Amino acid sequence: MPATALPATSRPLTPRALYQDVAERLRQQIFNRELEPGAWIDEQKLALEYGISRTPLREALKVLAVEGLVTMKLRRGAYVTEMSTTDVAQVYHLMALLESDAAGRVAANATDAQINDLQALHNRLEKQVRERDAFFDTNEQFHLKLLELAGNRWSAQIVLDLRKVMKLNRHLSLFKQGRLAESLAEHRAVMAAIAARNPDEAMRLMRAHFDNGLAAAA
Amino acid sequence: MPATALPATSRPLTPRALYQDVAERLRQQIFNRELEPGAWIDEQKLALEYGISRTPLREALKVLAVEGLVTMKLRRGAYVTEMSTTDVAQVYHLMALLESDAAGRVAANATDAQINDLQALHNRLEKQVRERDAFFDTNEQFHLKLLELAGNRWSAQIVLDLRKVMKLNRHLSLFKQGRLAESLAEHRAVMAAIAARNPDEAMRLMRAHFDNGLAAAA
DNA sequence: ATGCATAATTATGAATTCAAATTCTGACAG
DNA sequence: CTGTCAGAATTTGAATTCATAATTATGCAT
Repeated sequence: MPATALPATSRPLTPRALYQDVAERLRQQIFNRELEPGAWIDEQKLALEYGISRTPLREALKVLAVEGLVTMKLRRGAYVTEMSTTDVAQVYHLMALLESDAAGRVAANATDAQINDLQALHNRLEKQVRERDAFFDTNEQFHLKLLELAGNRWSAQIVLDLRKVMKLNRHLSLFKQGRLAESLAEHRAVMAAIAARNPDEAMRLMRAHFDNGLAAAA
Repeated sequence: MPATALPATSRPLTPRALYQDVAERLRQQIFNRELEPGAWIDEQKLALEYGISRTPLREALKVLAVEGLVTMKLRRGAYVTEMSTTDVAQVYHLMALLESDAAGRVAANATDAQINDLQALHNRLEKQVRERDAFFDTNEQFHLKLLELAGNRWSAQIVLDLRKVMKLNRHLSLFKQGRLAESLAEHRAVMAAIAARNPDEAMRLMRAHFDNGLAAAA
């Protein structure tokens, strides 16, 4: 039976390790507040709920611990991390630093085609001021795209992690009434500076964007 | 080497979780080139060598994977991460960004006592130009102290991780002949700017310090 | 009742066992 | 000689079992 024989390099039955899927599922539960900050994570219950053993769950918890989403206490298990207002301010500051740097680099080095991609994302954002969830989603895509175009994978990974941690925080500034429109205006300015190939201005405006976000969150 | 051999009579029987000790031991083996970049990590052999089961070892490997020191391949195990020259440049850039920001903040906000602490570390550095290992160690302490004084624990943690990853790289710029003296001179300038409470200058000099380090490493 | 000591229960941490996939070996056909 | 295919050995991934620390519950004396 010659049976078609896919190349040996074809993708495995399980595209990724179980502990990674579990980690992602845990993140979503945390973001959705099904697991609240400060809450104890019951390993047995969750393993049962997920239909898996405790082993991959525990591995996933260790991953989230390094990311900062959960905190491990010795002989006491895992707890969803609680972000203090100090933490929020510190993370905002970091994101401002990293993303303004990225904005500057994109303004200086990106190809026209890349900037067009970014512009397309921004244009979509312009049309979504009324739909909060869609706006939120596209906003995130824009920022991640910017990081990608900046071309520093370490930086991109860090911002990705920081954005995850930020979602722990209930009062995300974007949820504030009226902040959405302001945020959009700031975005527009940043985008314009990038399109105009003005790195200094792009950096300055991106930093201001985050400073305003922090002010609205506090 | 600093296996933190607390006396057995000291408080907790297990000061920290086994997987964390194993993670630290793994890091040291990687830094010491006992596990070389690109090399496959034999779980069974290492577990036997450490006198533990594979379970805590695997948990430790996942931690190092998130830190970036090892790379997990599905159904193929863990490999010590190989840093490309691009990676080195990107990480340098990030450290320059984060540490120059820290230098600026310390210059602006630290207390006199804190700046004295920093100065003390720098003074020790001045006396250690001839002993490369000691210099290297004190240098690291100085940078970590600076981060601590800057007061952003997220930033400090990130730089800590980045510094770990940097140790994967064989040709650390500080090892270059003559670079030690240059590095010290740059340190001296940064320290002076901080002591003079000049944030802008401190930031500029710290950035230059890293740019020079990158140039020497390339 | 209250406080303390001690036993029972529960949950975590680690080892062991089991399943499944990859690699290795070698024979055999072309 | 080369390449492919079958089967054995090895190794990862996950479940299960075991040990121990922590928590709760219980009992006894004051």
